[in-house]
Amino acid sequence: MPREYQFPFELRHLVYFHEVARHLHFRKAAESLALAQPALSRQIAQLEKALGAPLFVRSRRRVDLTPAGRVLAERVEPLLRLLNRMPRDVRAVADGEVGHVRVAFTGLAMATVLPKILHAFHLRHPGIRLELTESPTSAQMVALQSGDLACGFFHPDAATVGLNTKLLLRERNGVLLPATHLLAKRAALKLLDLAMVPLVLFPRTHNPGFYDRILAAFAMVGITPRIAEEVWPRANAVGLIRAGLGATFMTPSEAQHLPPEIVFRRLRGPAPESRLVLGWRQSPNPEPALAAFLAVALASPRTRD
Amino acid sequence: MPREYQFPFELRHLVYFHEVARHLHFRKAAESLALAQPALSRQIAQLEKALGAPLFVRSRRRVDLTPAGRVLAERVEPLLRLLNRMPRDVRAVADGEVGHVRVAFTGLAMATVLPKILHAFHLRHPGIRLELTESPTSAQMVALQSGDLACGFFHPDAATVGLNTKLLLRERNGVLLPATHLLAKRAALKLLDLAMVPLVLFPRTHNPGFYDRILAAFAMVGITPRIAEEVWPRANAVGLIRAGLGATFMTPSEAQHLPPEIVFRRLRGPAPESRLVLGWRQSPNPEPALAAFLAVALASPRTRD
DNA sequence: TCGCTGTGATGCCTCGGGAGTATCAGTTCC
DNA sequence: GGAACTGATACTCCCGAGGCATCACAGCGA
Repeated sequence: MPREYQFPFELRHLVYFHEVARHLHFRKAAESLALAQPALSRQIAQLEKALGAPLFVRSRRRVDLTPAGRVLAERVEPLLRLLNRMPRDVRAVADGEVGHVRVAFTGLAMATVLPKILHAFHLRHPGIRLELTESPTSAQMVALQSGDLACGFFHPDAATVGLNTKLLLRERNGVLLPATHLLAKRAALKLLDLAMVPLVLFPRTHNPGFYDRILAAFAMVGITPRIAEEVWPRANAVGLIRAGLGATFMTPSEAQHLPPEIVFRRLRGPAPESRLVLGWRQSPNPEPALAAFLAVALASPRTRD
Repeated sequence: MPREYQFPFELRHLVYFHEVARHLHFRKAAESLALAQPALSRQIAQLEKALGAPLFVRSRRRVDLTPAGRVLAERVEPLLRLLNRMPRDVRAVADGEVGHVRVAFTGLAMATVLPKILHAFHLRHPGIRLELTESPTSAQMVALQSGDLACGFFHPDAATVGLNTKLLLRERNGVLLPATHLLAKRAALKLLDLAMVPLVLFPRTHNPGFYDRILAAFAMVGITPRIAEEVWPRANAVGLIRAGLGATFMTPSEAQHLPPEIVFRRLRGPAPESRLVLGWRQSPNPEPALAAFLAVALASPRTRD
């Protein structure tokens, strides 16, 4: 593969040219460049030779740009401005002042820790853009492994090899019912009460660990639940319950701000437990922007139940 | 005035960086740059030091960009493309392949030589943009002297010091009359016939020489014309004649495509003569685009009367 | 386990070329 | 016509980019 770019001049030539074009005066330009005038003259001559076109009209007493020189000046000006910003911008990325981080989350995270973290993070790092996507646990695993994702808030029931994780909270699930349901009259329920109630769950593939633990909890009390629908994101289950399709599990945090036709009931005795972890890829060279996000996310006070 | 730009790196560094970023392999990049690998390593190290941030992660067996490196790569890529085009574009301007020329003209030019010249010119030099403005002779003089104008088609009755001029055509003026006018019945007129006819001329300041020669022509036959209106551009005189305001002088070329209410009559004997010249500033370094325009304009076959 | 191969980094040397000083050559102005 | 400018040229010096040889280290295979 041959080299892609080759230039008959150097940055120096452009800077010198720009300075002469600004002053239209070799000596003054040389002085402002802290350079001897002959050196400047020679560099400009080199540039003209390299471009194959005269850039200045030297009439002993006056220097003027040629049309070619004017075109070059117009192009060089923005170029130098871009180059001028470059070191600062690169440094800013290296120092983690700007950048962007892809973050995935589940509904539980958004209902609990995530808003506080986002608030604190944007205060501390206004230059870092977050790319937030609600995504099921299993998809987060894949994306984290492949590097598509920098970090994720998910349920820790999947394989987390090669990942750092930190448990953020654990919450017992309660039950969401239509307010008109018979069971809605009770203040608290037991799993056994749900034996004949159609359940709205989520596709098993999206979080097999949690799914299986729900079934295990039922098995512990000797029943096999009837699963009516599977929906994702889980917040959509609310709509189905409202339509009278059955009941679903949800943590108290997620069950805030329910429509009046739906009620939340605690579970006594065995109950599925939701755990929320923050996970990110182990790396010897963490991206500065990710490091900044993790620092804030891990420092935020835990929301416990 | 201090220097405006200073860079801690050279173009070379960016090209080398771009090549390493492309290959993610120092040896291959060095080879493609026709460079020894140590030299490349050192230049990259210099760039990293200059920017104050590592750009590559070197893990013995694999080279990867850091986030800062990725940002730099994104910025360097378009920059190098711009730089790559620059020499060609500057050359094109210097060679007169592209550019732009400000050209002024009077109504007579547009009625005669200009359309042909423009057609031939755009065929020959599609890259050169012309900026065409109808402008009175006196204004063209000022603009040519100040450099605001590259060349102009005008009437040569003004001072043309410092200008090159070339006579393009001379035409005797005839008379434009309302078709209902008494004089319109004759096939040809004499100046003397116009003694009592109100005339539509143009502001004297716009072309004092021609204006005075019209008056001189009248003086030769012993009359002082009555000047009713002065209007510019002269083509607008047609509207005034049509409204019955009087008569005006015009060359046969300009008097094409008249509305039916207006007639053109030749003048016998003494008559004002319009001359059209092409003028441009004398310069030891003619703009290539202007030179190209002049070459076409001067080569075009003269329209004689 | 011990080379073998292939990676990028380091040390040392060479030489091209950028920069400085002195000077020239031509304008412009008094 | 000379004084005071301008930018270009001649010569020299020396910094640093680049080459060569080598090092240090990571995989890989026998």
